Amino acid sequence: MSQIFFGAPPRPSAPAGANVSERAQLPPSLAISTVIFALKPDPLANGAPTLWLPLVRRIKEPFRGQWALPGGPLTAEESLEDAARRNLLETTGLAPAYLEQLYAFGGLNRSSRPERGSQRVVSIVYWALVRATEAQLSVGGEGGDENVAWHRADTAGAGEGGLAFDHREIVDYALWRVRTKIEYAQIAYHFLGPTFTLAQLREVYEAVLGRSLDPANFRRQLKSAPQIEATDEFLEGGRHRPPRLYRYTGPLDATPGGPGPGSTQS
Amino acid sequence: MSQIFFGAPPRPSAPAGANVSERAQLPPSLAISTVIFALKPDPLANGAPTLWLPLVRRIKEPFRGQWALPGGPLTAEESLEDAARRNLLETTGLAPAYLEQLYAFGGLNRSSRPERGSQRVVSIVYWALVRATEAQLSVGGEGGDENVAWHRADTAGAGEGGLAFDHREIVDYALWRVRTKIEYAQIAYHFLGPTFTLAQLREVYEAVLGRSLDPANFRRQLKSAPQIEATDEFLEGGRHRPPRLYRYTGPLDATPGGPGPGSTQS
DNA sequence: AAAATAGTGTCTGTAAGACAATATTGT
DNA sequence: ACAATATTGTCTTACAGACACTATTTT
Repeated sequence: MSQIFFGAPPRPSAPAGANVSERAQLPPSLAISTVIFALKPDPLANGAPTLWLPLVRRIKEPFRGQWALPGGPLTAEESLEDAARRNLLETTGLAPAYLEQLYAFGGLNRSSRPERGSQRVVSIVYWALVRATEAQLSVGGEGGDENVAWHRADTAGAGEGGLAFDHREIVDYALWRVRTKIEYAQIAYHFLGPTFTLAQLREVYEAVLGRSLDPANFRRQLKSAPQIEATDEFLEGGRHRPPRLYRYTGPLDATPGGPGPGSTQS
Repeated sequence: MSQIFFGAPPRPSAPAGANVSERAQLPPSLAISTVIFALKPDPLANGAPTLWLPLVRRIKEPFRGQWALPGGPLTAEESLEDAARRNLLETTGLAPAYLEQLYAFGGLNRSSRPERGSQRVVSIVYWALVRATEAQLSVGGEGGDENVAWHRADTAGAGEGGLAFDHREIVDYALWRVRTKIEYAQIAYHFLGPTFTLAQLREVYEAVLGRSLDPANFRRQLKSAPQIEATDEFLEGGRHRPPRLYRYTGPLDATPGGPGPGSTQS
């Protein structure tokens, strides 16, 4: 919550060229990065699911050895979103169902260790949601690349000198975005399979929002939504009364290709 | 907390997909554009205020002679927001109190008249709010540049072959953004001076939202907000009972310079 | 039977919208 | 006095949140 002024807005008072360091005068280059969220059971949270994301260990300076968001340069013949998808697939093997632009980061001091003569990079960052099942298959398993690993979204990099570049700030912003967006848009279903129990759906909301929700009120709200459809099936194998399985039949807010970021519910 | 589930705001339809032509293999270049909104009395709307924005007539191909958003290239030594501010000042003389990143547009077919060998451009678009008083002084007056002029935001370019590039789509998205954001963030005050009557504030909401609001209920809602403070003054000179002037004392959701949870609910 | 989770019913406080009623000014 | 706007009050409805209560399964 940045809150500000009324009469006199604080402005970054730097007219162009005011404080010119000697840096390459090359035009800024463009890169794409992606914050990929999945819900995974967290041993530290008593087995309750929390938000995780895959990170890539840097093998070059700057920030060599530290963890960074997957990403890469934008090539000449692909759209921003295609570039995000391609980088995602190449570095993590994931093909998310939900992908949306997050923000364009272009500050002058994005690398807190600016290298002499290094070119300035503007990063257009996307965020994505994947199911835990997909997440398991692609990264971190036996055959996985040890330079790609899942981390808890809220604590990644802590105790290891932080994440590379300004990626901690980016992840925090993406967390804020998924938490606020889940309250008004249909994105929770991207974490789940085609059918689910109301308890599972509630678990998604609780994990993302970070607070517990009243099961009775949660159920009542969903029942008032015509897009939630009860199936004839029940989830067997539990330790107690088997819960009914539901299906989401509404529009899935899939991958807002461009400006209407997202979610619409017709 | 408000309703969790359904009820997302309507969004503009998604943009068209890409259509690759053979184009130069140069890396995409970066540009900044800005959608600047001001409320101006509209003769076509019976004198009621509507949203207007300054546009620049293109003097070069492509789209020569058509109207476009003010903007320009990003130089090596300025942040994205600084570049938006600078371009704004140079082309329109405006220094907006509110400035926020809108979206990064990077589709392959952004110029619907792709020139052979032209370099692909990724535009990072900002949107801004200015007061009508500022707006009057800088553009379109006697000494104004005739290649810069105010247009109604919702109809600009209609009947003139449309706006240049994909700028109509961009303006529509910016319109959607200001209309949805005014409902939960304190941005209306950026259209007004330090004091205002409740009728003036209501007029702002009505103009942006495009519907009329009940004066009594509007007043009651604002009175429940501690950030609205009554002054001892009244607006004299009206034709009837003089209304009291109020002041907004709360945080002004201004210029989320970076990504941070820059805007908040109230 | 007990435990545990699934699922229903009810009450309360808050807030929005419709709209009647009163207040205060200029003409 | 009258017109026009400002300002207050009242009623209704919707809904979120708290929470008691019932239902159905496993152990």
